[in-house]
Amino acid sequence: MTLLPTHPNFKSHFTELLSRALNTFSNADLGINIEFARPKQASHGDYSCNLAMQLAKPLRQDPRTIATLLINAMPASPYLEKIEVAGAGFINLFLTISTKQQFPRIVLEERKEFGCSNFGTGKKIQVEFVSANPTGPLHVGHGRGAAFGASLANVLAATGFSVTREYYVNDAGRQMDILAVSTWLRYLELNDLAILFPTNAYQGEYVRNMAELIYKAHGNHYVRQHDLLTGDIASVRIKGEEDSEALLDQLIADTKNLLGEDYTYFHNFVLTEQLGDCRNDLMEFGVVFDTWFPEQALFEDGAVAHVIKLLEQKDYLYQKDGARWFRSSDFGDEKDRVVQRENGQFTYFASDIAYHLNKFQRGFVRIINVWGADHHGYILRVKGALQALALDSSKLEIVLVQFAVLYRDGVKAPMSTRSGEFVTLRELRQEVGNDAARFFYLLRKNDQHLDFDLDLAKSQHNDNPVYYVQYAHARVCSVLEQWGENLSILATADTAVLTSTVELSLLRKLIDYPEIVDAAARELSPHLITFYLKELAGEFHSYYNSTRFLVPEIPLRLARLSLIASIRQVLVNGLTLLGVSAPDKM
RNA sequence: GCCUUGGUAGCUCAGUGGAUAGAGCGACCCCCUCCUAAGGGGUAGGUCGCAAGUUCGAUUCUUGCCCAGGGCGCCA
Repeated sequence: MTLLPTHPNFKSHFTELLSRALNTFSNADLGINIEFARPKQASHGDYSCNLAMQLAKPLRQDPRTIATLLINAMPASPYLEKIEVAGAGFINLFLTISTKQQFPRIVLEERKEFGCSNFGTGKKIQVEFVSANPTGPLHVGHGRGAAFGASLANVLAATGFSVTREYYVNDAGRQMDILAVSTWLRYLELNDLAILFPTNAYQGEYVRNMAELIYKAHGNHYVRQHDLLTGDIASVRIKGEEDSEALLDQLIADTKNLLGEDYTYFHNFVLTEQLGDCRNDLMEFGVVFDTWFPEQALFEDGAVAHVIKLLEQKDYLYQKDGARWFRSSDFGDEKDRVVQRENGQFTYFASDIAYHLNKFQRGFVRIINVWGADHHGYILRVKGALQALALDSSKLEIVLVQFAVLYRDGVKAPMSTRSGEFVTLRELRQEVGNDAARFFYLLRKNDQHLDFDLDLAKSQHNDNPVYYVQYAHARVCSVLEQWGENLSILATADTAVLTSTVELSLLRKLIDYPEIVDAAARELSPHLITFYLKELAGEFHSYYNSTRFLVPEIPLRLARLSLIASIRQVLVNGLTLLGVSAPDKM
């Protein structure tokens, strides 16, 4: 038996063998990718390759003949029991049983490292996600971005990338001004001043709470009397003002004038308050960032002005209707986009360009933005701006996450930001728990709409997938505790007695895990981990019911315990990537 | 109208250029003297939206059509 020093990468190993076989063909260089699949059916082997069928046409030969030639030309592998030609010309590879039986040991030796790889070769990569405006509590849509981004970053880190997790803080724009003004208006209310409160200002209860904090700390210090905001003129302005957004802009300008220096206090107060709340919320959710990148910095250090100047010099900007436009239609966008408004203010797009230039300057090899699906119209303009700056826009990968819709008692939960009527992430976490929330968010592909079933997430039944997986872990813990001996001897257990169908299937499942992590990283699809864990837990539960572990025969007992201990390790590793806990008892 | 994502079992959804298309739930029938029944086993259930094309081979890729969700601002 060949003792495996560590977990071999079977796919690359076999690719190497087959490509050497292929090279013995005189006309071998056909640019065909050698790929291995894992057949669904055990009788089709552990790995399957369709190379011969792909070669059939260019070589003008029968695929089964080519397959036979390839097999004969393949160097021997210590891992292989046999190689077969099957079906229309598949090359099916069968691992030796002893190779498979070494996996419990490998898992127990590598522990947390099992499933990790050096696929990323330490390349600097950035994952930017959530990046919600700090203008109110995070809602369940942000929660999905948070769960997805955090797990994606974990997966990329596990596969050898040097990952920076970043949150871009929109602390400079108009929305922050609206929040500051909204808070000031609520503050005036607390001082018994009759004022207008525009319908498109922030309506949420948290705005009143902030106003109250300021009122308690500073009394009427920030009260300003002005007929712009009270009495007849205010109502006239509301009635007469058709464009409510323009009214808000005016209100912001008025407030800045009235408060002068004190406006900064309001702005900073609401920013600090909301950002702190957001940070806590995410931290409790198990989502942490390496960098919180403030938009304000891009204005303060002149990066925005600089990038606008660059684009200007390259003739990608022009004036129209008093505003300044970027020629994004030159890059496939359906129309040009404003970078500087008529009132002189830069749009978010302007600072976004500066921000992305900054990302490139920081030397990331790959830049991944996780955006809500509603931003998909932004992709072309941002990439266009990068191209205009002569940067390689393919370094920027944008992953869109669709919205999540909550269902309670089979009925859609209301979701309207404008009215302030929405379920916050914090409420969701309190209702279903962090684990269920993290797991449920990754129950669907990112580009799929997610129906989040609150009742299911809360239920403690076998149909709740998060409990199903965690329960498998708890069951292993329980068995090992009853066994009560030192776990370290399991790594050296003789597993040659693991030969039943379910045991072989479980061994194969262990072998799958690193390939699943690898695929999740390549495809930026952490949900693959979720599906894998459900399957692994399912096979384990089946094993548990069919087979007794604590049997009298010691070698058999140790072998089975070794297997379930390694399953436990893989469950822990996978759950860790998802940010879900693995409780010992349930 | 344009962009985008979907349409796979009664429901919710995986999956894949290949071999007999999978899982969970629901339905029906079983399994605790036994390591946690928050579990397991079994039965039934399919024109992979429709049509053409590419291919040795298409549920998968292309195009068209039908249906559904989402997005299309000098908002972010």
